[in-house]
Amino acid sequence: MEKQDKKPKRWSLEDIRDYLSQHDIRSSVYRLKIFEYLINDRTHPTAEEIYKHLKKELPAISPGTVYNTLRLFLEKKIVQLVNVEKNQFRFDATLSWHGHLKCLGCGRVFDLHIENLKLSGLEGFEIFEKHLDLKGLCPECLKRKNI
Amino acid sequence: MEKQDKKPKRWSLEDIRDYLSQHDIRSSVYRLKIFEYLINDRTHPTAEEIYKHLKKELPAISPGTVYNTLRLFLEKKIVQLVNVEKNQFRFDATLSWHGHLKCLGCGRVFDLHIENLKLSGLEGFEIFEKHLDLKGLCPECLKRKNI
DNA sequence: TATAAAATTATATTGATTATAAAATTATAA
DNA sequence: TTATAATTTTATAATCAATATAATTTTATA
Repeated sequence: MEKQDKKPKRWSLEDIRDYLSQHDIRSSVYRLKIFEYLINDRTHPTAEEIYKHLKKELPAISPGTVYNTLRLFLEKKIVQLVNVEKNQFRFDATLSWHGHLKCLGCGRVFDLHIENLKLSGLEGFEIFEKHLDLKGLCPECLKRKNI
Repeated sequence: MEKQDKKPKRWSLEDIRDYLSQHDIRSSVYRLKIFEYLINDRTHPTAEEIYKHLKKELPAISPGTVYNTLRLFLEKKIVQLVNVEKNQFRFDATLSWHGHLKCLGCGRVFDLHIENLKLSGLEGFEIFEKHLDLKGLCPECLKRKNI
């Protein structure tokens, strides 16, 4: 799991506005807030989870906006899909190469640091995307299970 | 990509009948044929592709049977899901640890040999499943593209 | 301020998968 | 072999996340 204690940078709305602009995405309150949630909370949420989270603060938001925005972010390549779920999309605004582990107990998705990966037989192939996804139980759920 | 020239064993229907039986699965013509297609053809098909393939030989088969059977095979852990597709399940009857590459040109899914994978930060976690999935272009599609 | 362009909403649609109930098949015991 | 129960298969309906569409609202800019 990625170390959390080295205090990840928190993005301000201004940071995000600049970042979206650099990627040819016009800003709006919803777009800023959706990206802010993805980049600062890092829970790898589904579209539905983002919608529910933002609805508290912005009650007028509609699910369509969340879906549209996420699709736009994917097209512009500022978010990536997390494949731990079969029936739902999960999103990650961190683009560096890392893996994911979904805890089947609590449902949380953890980031994984990949120290080394060596594949063979890929000569002549061109690679665009790599996904490493695990399923298992986190230490807390394991402890809870064994009480 | 996995070497194909070392002639993978082809499973007979009797082999499969035994294998299903060992895993507490009663055999039927459909179950045998579905597993046979998965294990001998190794194209990592979707349920729909399996249905279309078998319908030629067994015209009475219904899609429900394919879905039911695949769900049963998953439960009994004799097939695994391939995560290269977001909207459709793909299935693999080869259970050894290997990755997959989906060619975005021709749609084929290739097996990958993983020489080495080292993750850190997983102390205290219990892992049940690992998936490594790439997207890219195969040599043939790259060549075709550059003509 | 007017006009065009873009974003958002509400709603309907899609499509793979799952659920359900009836019918067909298979297994087992008398 | 026959009767009965259990399982498998089929046909059909339901589910539900995601997408498409068209109307409305907001934003940009001349």
